[in-house]
Amino acid sequence: MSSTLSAAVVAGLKDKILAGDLAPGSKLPSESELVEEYAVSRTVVREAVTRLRAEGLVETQHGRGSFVLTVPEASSFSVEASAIRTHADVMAMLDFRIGVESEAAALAATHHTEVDVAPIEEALSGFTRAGHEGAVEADFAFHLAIARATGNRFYVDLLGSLGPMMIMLPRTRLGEAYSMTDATHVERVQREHDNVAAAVLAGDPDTARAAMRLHLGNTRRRVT
Amino acid sequence: MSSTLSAAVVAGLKDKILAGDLAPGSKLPSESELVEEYAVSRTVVREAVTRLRAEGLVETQHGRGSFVLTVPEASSFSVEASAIRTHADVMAMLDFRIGVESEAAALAATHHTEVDVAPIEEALSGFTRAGHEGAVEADFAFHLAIARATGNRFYVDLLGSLGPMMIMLPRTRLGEAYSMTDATHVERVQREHDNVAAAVLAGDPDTARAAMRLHLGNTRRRVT
DNA sequence: GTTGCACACTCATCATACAAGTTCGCGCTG
DNA sequence: CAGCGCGAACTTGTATGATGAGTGTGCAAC
Repeated sequence: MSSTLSAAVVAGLKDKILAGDLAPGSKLPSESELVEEYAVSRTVVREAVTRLRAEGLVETQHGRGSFVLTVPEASSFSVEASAIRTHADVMAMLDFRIGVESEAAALAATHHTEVDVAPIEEALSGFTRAGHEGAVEADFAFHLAIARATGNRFYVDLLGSLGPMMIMLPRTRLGEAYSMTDATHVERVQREHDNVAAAVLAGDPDTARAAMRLHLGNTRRRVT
Repeated sequence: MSSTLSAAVVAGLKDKILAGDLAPGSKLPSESELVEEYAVSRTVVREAVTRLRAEGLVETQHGRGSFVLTVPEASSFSVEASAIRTHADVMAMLDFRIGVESEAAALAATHHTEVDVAPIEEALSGFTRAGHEGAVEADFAFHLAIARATGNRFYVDLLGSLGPMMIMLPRTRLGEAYSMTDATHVERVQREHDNVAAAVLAGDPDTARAAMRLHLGNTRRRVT
């Protein structure tokens, strides 16, 4: 049992909402109905509904009732671009990506399916096609394609939420250091991407991990 | 004026909390005092306090009163606990943590300083002290201590944002499967933690990485 | 000095009542 | 018959009083 009655009612209603018994947009039972259903006083019912409202699960209209809201299942993670200020932050972010993405590459090597192949190859060719303008976006698209190939939505969500930041910041903060203007630079990045993609598509997790680590490690050195 | 009275009381109390008039740890006025102060009924006061509690601003203890909590500092990442539904999600989350945390352990091995040692050892002993109740929290505290030792705030933020979810979900969704009731289970987890901590504190990144991977891999198997 | 207990204070819950907003149908009017 | 008004019924919002249960305190007995 719960420590409080209202907590029990909250749990019960939450289950029904998350299980789909109470679809988004549908009306919750009225307070008096809930009183009967859970055999508690109206005080408890009102407290429970208040908590659901505070969590953004329902919305109450005076004189009409409470209605289930559509929970925006956008992404599990969200980043604030303003969270990155200093050069050290960018370095730390790259260290962070090394850990996350090298493992993602290894997972992608073992978990990818046929449907993942085309996006990866598309991202590769898109990088060569992209001029100086869209190079960073194309770079990121490749990394995102690898993340998708893991079949693990957390990698996709995390990288997806990192994306806008990675695209915005190198330009504004680092100036020319990270700019993709150098042709030889672009070519080297492309070769590194090729190595990662080859290992992933070959199903070789250790090589894929090493290739991604090498790629991001090189990027880190270039920015430093 | 607000549309409802309770909203006005919520706004008033929130102002005082955020302005520092009600410092973290201090006690809120009792319900009867708030009734006088805002000239509303207990019903309204209770609803207002309920909403503050749902927002994580205060905590209420039966028979003592409500107390202001330390406002959670904004982190770069945020997770919605409702984003995890199915058993497969929990599996994917563990795969995700394997990638992130094994690298964090390696980074911690090379980057940790003297100030990081005490929290790690404290978390270790805290896990043995914790009964069946706080085992999950203590487990998580250890992982967070490792993340801090990396000196990379992104690892700390990410793990910190994952924390509440990891603590909440195994209980509700997985039932007994992940519960820490088994004594031998607890002992094994503790030994794995010891291995991770030893490698980190010894400054051996490869061993630390392997130990953390082993630990989370084992956890994954236990939950499956 | 320590122990034990009564008492005051707190939140949790219940029951009841009334106020205020919404919906719906019924009857009246044209 | 069409349209309008109006009230009955239902909803949430607020008020009030009472009781139960957990916590802390001070005083009295030992």
